[in-house]
Amino acid sequence: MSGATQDGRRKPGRPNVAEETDLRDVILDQAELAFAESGFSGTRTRDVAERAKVNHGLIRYYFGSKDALFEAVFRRRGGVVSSRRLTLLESLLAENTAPSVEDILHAYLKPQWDMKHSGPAGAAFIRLQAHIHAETAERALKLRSEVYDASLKRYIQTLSSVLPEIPTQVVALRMAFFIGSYLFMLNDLGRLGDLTDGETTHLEPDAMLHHLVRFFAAGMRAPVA
Amino acid sequence: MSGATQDGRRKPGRPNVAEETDLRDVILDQAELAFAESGFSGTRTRDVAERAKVNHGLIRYYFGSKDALFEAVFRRRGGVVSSRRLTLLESLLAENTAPSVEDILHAYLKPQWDMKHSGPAGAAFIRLQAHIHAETAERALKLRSEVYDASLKRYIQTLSSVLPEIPTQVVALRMAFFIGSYLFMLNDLGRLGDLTDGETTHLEPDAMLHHLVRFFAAGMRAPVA
DNA sequence: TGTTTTATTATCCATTTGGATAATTACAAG
DNA sequence: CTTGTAATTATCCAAATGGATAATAAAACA
Repeated sequence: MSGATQDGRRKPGRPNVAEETDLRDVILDQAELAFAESGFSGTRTRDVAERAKVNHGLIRYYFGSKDALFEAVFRRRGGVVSSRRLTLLESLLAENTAPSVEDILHAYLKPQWDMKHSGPAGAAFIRLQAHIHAETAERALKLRSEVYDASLKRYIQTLSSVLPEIPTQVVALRMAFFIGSYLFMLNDLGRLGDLTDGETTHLEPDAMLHHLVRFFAAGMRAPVA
Repeated sequence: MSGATQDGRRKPGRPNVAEETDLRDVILDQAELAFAESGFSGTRTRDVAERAKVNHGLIRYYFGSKDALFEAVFRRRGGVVSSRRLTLLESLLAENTAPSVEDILHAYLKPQWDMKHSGPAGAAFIRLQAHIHAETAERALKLRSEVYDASLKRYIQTLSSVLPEIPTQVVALRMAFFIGSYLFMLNDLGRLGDLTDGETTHLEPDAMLHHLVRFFAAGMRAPVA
């Protein structure tokens, strides 16, 4: 790091061209971890700055405010997840006009699943979503809808078409059950294997994914009384 | 209110015997609402005091700290829910040694369901739980287990006995799916009816409960591959 | 080469926050 | 009647917090 003084601190002023890392991204990464651990209000911008090893004024320079920082964090990955979801669904439909419920749910989960297992930042993003999911603040709700509603709608349509006996309203409701569940699950897997009194057989990540899919596919197909 | 001065403020000093309301409970009620809205770190003890119309020092007097206040809030209702759950399960088993999966899940949900519809404070408690469910802080996890693990274990055993083909480990996992989902659902019902492009048929609370039960009962019964 | 822009740290500031202590008043006990 | 105890408000305090401004240095541009 060419811009660093002997004690690891950067000098003020424009960094050397040789400076390789983009601090804006470093801040986003660290903010993601921090928000995931502590939620929005539990996170202090100063902590983020410290983790990212930048002056805390730099956050304001790049993002303007703590609120804006959070949005940036959320949109960055949310956008990726949402568009990958759509892509997977389209390619599924290209192969087969009536895919199975299992395939559809699997496609929905896969992007976040992969992200979760792609490293600490990806895993953090899921925890972050669980937090935002528990929030009632208008800001949070708008953000969620904005990022996810489009792909969710598409999934509901598709499911509805392969489950003609189930009213679309009910499919939508069940999809909401599904989402609530997978967010919380991905969030605290492992911390709840020990409720059976038996030996804690460790579940492979992939096995878990299939458990989820099988369980919710059965629920989706349940006759509506 | 005999202890109040003309502007509605109480005097310092021990209140009149005639003072009817127990301020400790008023604080708990208001804290519950505040924590539900804003989560733990988003809530300021001063806000709680203001809502309860007491001096904010009184919170410390009764509870000692913000942490302790939160625990008190959680235990108060958590204890009720947990024990009502156990009671319902026992009476179910008294009637019939092999109740249906639907009955078991219904019994699990009923206490919180009733609480939710018992007034704003009850509804707040569910939101509060959704928050705590999203937290990873050791404190929160311990509290959750402490209050809920006993009844949860009992439900898992019972379900396992009426679903002999499903390994207990899997029942436990599915129960976790179920819990994640219902917390979230109860939390923001109504804010997600509008994803179907159709007219927003409003769901009766009871209809919702049955949707949940039917859906998850089907999931519980899904063959394990 | 000189000047403007850009990215970065340094410093400062007002407000909020949780908590501590002191003052006050009603009731209880002797 | 006096002394103590319990419940309540008033005030105070230090630390944390988000944000604003100033200083600085490299790069880009003229």
